[in-house]
Amino acid sequence: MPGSNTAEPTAEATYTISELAAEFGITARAIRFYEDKKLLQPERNGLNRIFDRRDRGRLQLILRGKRVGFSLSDISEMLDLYDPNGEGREQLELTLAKSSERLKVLQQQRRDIDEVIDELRDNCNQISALLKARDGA
Amino acid sequence: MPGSNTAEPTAEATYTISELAAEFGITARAIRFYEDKKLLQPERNGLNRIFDRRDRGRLQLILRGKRVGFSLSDISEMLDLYDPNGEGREQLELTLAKSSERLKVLQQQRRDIDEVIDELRDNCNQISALLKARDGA
DNA sequence: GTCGAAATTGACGTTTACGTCAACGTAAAG
DNA sequence: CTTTACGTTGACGTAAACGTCAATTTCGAC
Repeated sequence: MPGSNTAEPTAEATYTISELAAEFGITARAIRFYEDKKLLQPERNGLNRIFDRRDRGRLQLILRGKRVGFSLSDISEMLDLYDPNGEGREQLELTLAKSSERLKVLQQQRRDIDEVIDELRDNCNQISALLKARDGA
Repeated sequence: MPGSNTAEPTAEATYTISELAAEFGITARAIRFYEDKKLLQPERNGLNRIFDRRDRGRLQLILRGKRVGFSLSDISEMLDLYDPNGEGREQLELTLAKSSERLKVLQQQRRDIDEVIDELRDNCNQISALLKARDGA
């Protein structure tokens, strides 16, 4: 049980693969797949993977990215954007450029979603009206 | 050229497959694929497909659905929601139920997008700050 | 130590959403 | 009438994102 630690003061919270899988409602296979694709790089205890809070956070970001329709390679790029991987000035500027590209896509997506929501709502209202009209008849 | 009509008063605007493909920046193959999947049902002139405004509208909806990350079968369901296919009361209520399910998903997606946008913005600001700090040094 | 639950690494299968030929039809232009 | 451009139907290929075995390994419990 990697969640309960006995004899260490500020032991880093850690998780097994199936703990994370259960928490996020995905399979262990998926998590291993994300590691294959370098989206996660958990520690190892021998062969066994050990995930820490940072890994867990990245997993959250991955799943949120998926929910908004991004591919894993999209998500990989976005995760890189959050990292201080690039020290150099050019690296930072490139990251900034890529980020604003992403932002543009995201904002378009926001508009699209709003439109779809509006249309669906209108449709619901029309159907409701239709049903109410029938109640009267 | 199906767009230019010579001798008919209110001729329905029609489109060829490649016209639509060009307009929306997709391939004819994709459009045929959507037809295979019953997302579109254009008329035929012999073998040739003839698309009208309604088909064009559905195509727009399809592509918007894709941009927000929906699968074609998701989109198919949503298109059905917009249709007066179900006359019966039960059909209408079922459509209503499905619609509100979709709405829930869409609203979650909206929240997700907003969060991702916020995070990405924060990140941009931090990088900008970093760069400005370096300008001073 | 040993037994079962959980974890690991291949490796192949599957679904989605098209891409990419191949082989053919057809309508307008010269 | 031939060329040319566009359109058609198969049929096979492919990348992404895992699912699903199979064959070990490992680890806490007894």
